[in-house]
Amino acid sequence: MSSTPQLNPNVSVDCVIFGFDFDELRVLLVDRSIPERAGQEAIREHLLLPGDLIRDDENLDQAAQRVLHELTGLKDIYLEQFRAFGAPDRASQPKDAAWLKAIRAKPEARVVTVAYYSLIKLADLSPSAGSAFRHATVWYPISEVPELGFDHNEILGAALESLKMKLRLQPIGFELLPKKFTLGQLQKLYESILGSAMDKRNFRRKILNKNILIPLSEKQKGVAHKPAQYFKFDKKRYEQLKSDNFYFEF
Amino acid sequence: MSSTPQLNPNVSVDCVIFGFDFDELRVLLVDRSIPERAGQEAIREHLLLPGDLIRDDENLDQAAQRVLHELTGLKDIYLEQFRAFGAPDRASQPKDAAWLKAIRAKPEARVVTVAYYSLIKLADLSPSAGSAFRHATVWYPISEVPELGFDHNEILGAALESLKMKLRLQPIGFELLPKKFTLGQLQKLYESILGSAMDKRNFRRKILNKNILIPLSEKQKGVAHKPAQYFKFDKKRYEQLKSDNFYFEF
DNA sequence: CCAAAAGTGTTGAGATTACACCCATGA
DNA sequence: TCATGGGTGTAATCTCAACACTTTTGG
Repeated sequence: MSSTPQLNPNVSVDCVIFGFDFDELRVLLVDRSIPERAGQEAIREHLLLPGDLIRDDENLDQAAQRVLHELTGLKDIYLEQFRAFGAPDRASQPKDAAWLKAIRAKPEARVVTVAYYSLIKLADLSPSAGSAFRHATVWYPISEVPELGFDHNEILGAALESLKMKLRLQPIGFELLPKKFTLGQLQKLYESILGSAMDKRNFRRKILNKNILIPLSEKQKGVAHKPAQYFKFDKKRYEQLKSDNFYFEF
Repeated sequence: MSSTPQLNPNVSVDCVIFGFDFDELRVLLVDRSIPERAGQEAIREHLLLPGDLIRDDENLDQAAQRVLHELTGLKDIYLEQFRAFGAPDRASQPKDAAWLKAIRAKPEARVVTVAYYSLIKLADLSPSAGSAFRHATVWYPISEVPELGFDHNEILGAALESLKMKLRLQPIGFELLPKKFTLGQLQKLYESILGSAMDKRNFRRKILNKNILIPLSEKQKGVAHKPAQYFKFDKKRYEQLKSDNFYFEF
């Protein structure tokens, strides 16, 4: 778990996990503060994206899965690689350098990081937060993310851009969304990622005309308004359209 | 030039340079065969994308520019990073392993590569081929690319997908195209990358309505048909549209 | 009965497709 | 004069944006 002999000193992965609770978009951060020890000063409030060095026996996707699991408890999440970051001075801030010195076998090594993002439904996870998440993880609204270590603010910004782009071109779903959802919830998801309000009727028409949603017989319960129809994605139809070189252009 | 002390053993860059001569799409490959020497067998027909290890004092973009220049003579090309490749067995083929042994200080090191692509106008370069290009470089029609070393066929395929995607969403131009061109040439570019024929009148209307092309007073000369108007891109207008979060959706 | 979100159609504007002929040039 | 690609318009269809009211439920 800590430093294994197989860690590659020069390549890491970082994961930008967006969480959506049908209200606002958040991102999962890990507080990797280091307590005072052996005469070394403590390193406080060292907020980072979940990430770490890769191992030489795993590929990049596997590394991202492993690291995410180790640091947050999240498992078998669909992760999309979007870019590598490799400025030579990525870790030149004193606080970052001290942190590396405390946890890395070769703290001076130049590290190139390969970044991934994902989007998960917060509501799915909050109930089991105690078991699923380490206590050092925090969900921050993306508009309130503080200063992070290394170049992680830059990575976060780039991830958000990639997510927007993906949302425009593909119905985010199978990999990224819960199994069932209402059209209102789906619309809120689009609105909070793209950052703009949409017309309800036009949104419904547009998304339904793509024929990739299947209405379920189930309806919402316990809401103080007309209960909404649940839908799920039609994975087969989606794959078919995708292989026909079809773009969605939302 | 050969092996400097600053080369990072674990991270490389590879460049997929597409060339378009207004006829078909080609890709620039480098023959990195190694002649027989000191009892070692020669390594023949080792065709690769231009690529090499990065140095610890440069960022990824700089590394891509440097490596491309060293291997092909191409300089100051716009390069777009599109993905990292890091399968642990990327270099497990005997031929690839032998090649690494011949040229690398640490031939066994696991290497993650960050891949870039670009598109340039072949016609611009062919005349000066002797000076601009090393003799070991070859332009292959993408439909006829042979087996390459490492995972370079996979990288090439992924680069083509990214290029298609970019072409649909943005008017490839400022960075990727020559200064002046005719609409017929531009249409051929779109057709050969996207792989489908388009209607001439509709293509013109669509691209002209975006208001990102400026007609030049200059016309084609020496062609055995009505000479075509030359155009150039309106960079200012394009940047403005881009900053307004505008997508082109071709 | 009130609040809150679900659900539903129409119209006008603009974009997209399909389609055919004449023009300017070099050989 | 012929071959080659350049250049042009229109009609039919489709897509998109704007817009307001009724319904169902829980409290």
